[in-house]
Parts: sequence; structure tokens; C-alpha cells
Amino acid sequence: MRAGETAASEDPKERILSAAGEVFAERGFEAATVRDICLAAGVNVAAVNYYFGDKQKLYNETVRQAHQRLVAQVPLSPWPEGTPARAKLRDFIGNVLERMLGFGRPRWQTRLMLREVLQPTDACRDLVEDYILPQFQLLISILGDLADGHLEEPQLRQVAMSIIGQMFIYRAAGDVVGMLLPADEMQSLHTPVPLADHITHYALAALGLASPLTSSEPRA
Amino acid sequence: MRAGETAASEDPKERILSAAGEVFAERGFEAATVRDICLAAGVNVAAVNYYFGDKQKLYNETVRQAHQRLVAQVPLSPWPEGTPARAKLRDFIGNVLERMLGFGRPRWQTRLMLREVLQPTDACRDLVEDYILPQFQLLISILGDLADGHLEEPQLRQVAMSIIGQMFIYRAAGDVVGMLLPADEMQSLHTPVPLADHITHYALAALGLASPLTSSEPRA
DNA sequence: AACTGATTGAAACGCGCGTTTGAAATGGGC
DNA sequence: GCCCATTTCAAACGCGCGTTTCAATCAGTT
Repeated sequence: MRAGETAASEDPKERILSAAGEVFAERGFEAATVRDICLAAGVNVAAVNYYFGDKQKLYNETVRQAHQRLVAQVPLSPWPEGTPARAKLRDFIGNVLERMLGFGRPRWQTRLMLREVLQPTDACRDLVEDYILPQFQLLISILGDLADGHLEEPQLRQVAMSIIGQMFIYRAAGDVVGMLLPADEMQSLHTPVPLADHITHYALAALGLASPLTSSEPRA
Repeated sequence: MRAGETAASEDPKERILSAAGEVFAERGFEAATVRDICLAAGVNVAAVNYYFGDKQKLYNETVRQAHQRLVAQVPLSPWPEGTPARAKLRDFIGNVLERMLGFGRPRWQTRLMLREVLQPTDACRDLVEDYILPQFQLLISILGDLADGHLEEPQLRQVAMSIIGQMFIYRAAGDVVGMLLPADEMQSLHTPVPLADHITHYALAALGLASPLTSSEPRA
């Protein structure tokens, strides 16, 4: 009866992982129930223990898989040689924002990662080493190119953290951000593309590589 | 027998609220148990229901009280007239960071607020209106003074959100930040005072009101 | 068709949770 | 000293959770 299903996968293990991703991301480990996950996956409650052992192991596996898929679908250095550093910066920021806030890809993957960042469990160390740290180092290297020897590593890291913070708040505290801003502005200025422009310009101006935000001259 | 207790309050209602604050902040609403809270408060399990009705009402009351205490102890405009805007900016950033990251005051108060920001419940709307929005508007007005008419309100709000994001990440994702930075640097450069200097300078430089981060000239 | 190991299913188990109970303890007013 | 409202306490209740059970079903082999 493989014509009966609409969009569900054949393999029950896959279906459970996918449903678990959504439920864990939405409600967190504690509040998510095995029964809800199994209902969403269309399998019996016993299936979780049959395939994964227990709820904790299912969670670990869900995080591991979500994290590996994220790593796989994010190329680390997509630029042809000779690309100007400021173009790389703009691209980097745009990509991260698109991944964090955009509507491509299932939302629950990054939401699950966010939960780990906000309140790390055992699964977090791998996530940082495989996914976050490489991106952080890429940003540092771009900033190093931009500063051209005028900034020490510690200062580069400070600037990098500033840039990440500016993106992070929209993902982590989006609801409250929405309460602080006019609704129309939220949709026009605080979405991936204009935000990427702003954060990039803000950084370049602070580094003396673009005109200050207060002037209307073209960028240096 | 008021000499008998060491640091515990007399009033059981107070003791429950205080214990609940710590436990809710540490583990979240779902994972926190009424039994743990009562054990920490040194009262019987029935006391929660006797004084507050149920767990949910206790949580609401805990958030409400933590939020009101925060509001009460944060003066909104502590500057004498004529204080330069850039000094106000440095003060504002320093104060927020000190409140978020510093070791004065019980940690659980801001941690509870953070939980509300990350995943708002009913208690969040009041928190935003009474506590966060006024601070946000104060920051906007400081930035307005600094920009001196060269920036429109929407741009001011973008810059304000950038500044808040730079502080917020340290509070919300401190664990992961610690994994990305050398341990000694975390303690020397990413603590309230040096961070406030950095974020202030970053903003002023971006606004063209201080020398770029890449130069070693004194600030303009 | 019969056997066999892997998978599914409905029902139940034990446990810890929030909550309730009803009696015991407490303490101020007469 | 007694009364009565308030507060405390140990014990229990009902429920939903993660987990287990074991019989039913399925799929591949002979």
C-alpha cells in the first residue's frame, strides 16, 4: 500500500526521527512526550524503545542527525579565489541569517540547535566543534583580511562575537524583538536581506572601511 | 524566635517565592517540581497550593515579583542634565551588562526573565512593557542625541537592536561563547567592563563619532 | 504450507508528578 | 482555659509519563 501515504517516509525509524525533531524543537526535551512523537510519526509507542532504546537516546540521535544535516548542507568556503573580503563578510552574514531566519529547510533543525546553545546538554560539545566553531573561525579569518594586520586576534574575536550577537538575537528572542518594533518595520528592515546589509555596514563602518552610518556618502 | 533562623525569611510565602525563583530559573517551568521547591523553602508540599493555588499561579507570581524588583532597582535616568550622550551610552551599556552578567543581586532574577524572553508565556507582555521597552526607548533616545538628526527612527532602532544583540548573546549563550574563546580571554576581555568599552566604541566608530577600531588614534 | 526472526500492537506496569485531604498544631481574643 | 480561624503536616489520590510485556502480524526461506 505504498500509494496510500502522502508525504511520510517508508522507514519508521526515519519517521520517528523527523517527528521527534519537530516535537523536541517545539517543546524541549522535558515537555515533549514519547506518545506525542509516536502519534505524529504514525507508529506505536513501543517503536521508540524498539528502535532507539529510550527517550534520551532518541533525543541524542535526533540532535546528532539534525546537526549532521546542517553541516552537510552548509559549504564552508564557497567563494572563488580573489573575492574581496567585504563581499565575503556580506555573504557570510547573509548566509547565517538566511539559515537562522529564512523559510527554506525545516525550521525545527535550527530550533533544536538553538535549544542546545541556550542550555547545552551532552550533545552540545560536538555541535560546537563540528558546526559553530568552524563558522566562527571563518568569520575571524574574513575579519582578519579586512583589518589587514591592524587588529590583534583577541580584538578580532571581540568583533566577531559582536557580529554574531547581532544575528543571534533575532533568532533567540524574535518574539520580544517583534514587540519592540513597529510591525511593518519588522517585515521591512529586520528580515535577512536588509539585516545583512545593516550588520555588514555597521561592521565595516566601525572598522573604518565604509562611511559612518550618519553620513549619506557612498561607502568608501 | 526570630533569632533562630540564619538567612531564611520569616514569612513562608516569601521563602516559597524565593526558592521557586531559583528552581524555576535553573530548570524551567516544566522540569521544576513543586516538591523540590518546597524542600528548598523548608515548607510542606501543601503550602504551595495553600498560598498560591497551584504551580502555574506560583510561577506567574514568581515572574511578576522578580520583574517588579528588577524594575524597582533600576533607575531609568540617573544622569545629571548636560551629561554628554556618549557618556550616557557607555553608562547604559555598562549598566545593562552589569545587570545581565555581574554577580551582584541574585542571578535567578535575570535568568527567569531570560527564560521569558526566549520562550514567552503570558507573563511576558508585562515584562516587555514595564521593563524592556522603556530601556529600549532610552537607548533609542541616547542614539538619537548621538546621531543628531542624521539618522531616521527606523535606522536608530536597527542600531539599538545591534547593541542589545551584542550584550544579549553573552547572557543567553554564555556557555557556547566560552567554548569559542580561550579561557583567559573570556575572563579578561569578555566581562562587563571591557565588553562595555568595546561595544560602546564599536557603536561610536560605526556612527563616525570615534576613531575606527583599526586605528590606534585616540577617540575623536 | 510451515517455520523463523523481525516488527507491530494493545494493554498494562511502576513511578513521580501536581494536587487534595483531614486531622494535628498553633496562637490570639474572650 | 477554651474557642475558633489560621496554618502545618503526613498521607494519599488520580493521572500521565516512560517503559515493558507478550501475543499478533509480517516477510523471507525452504
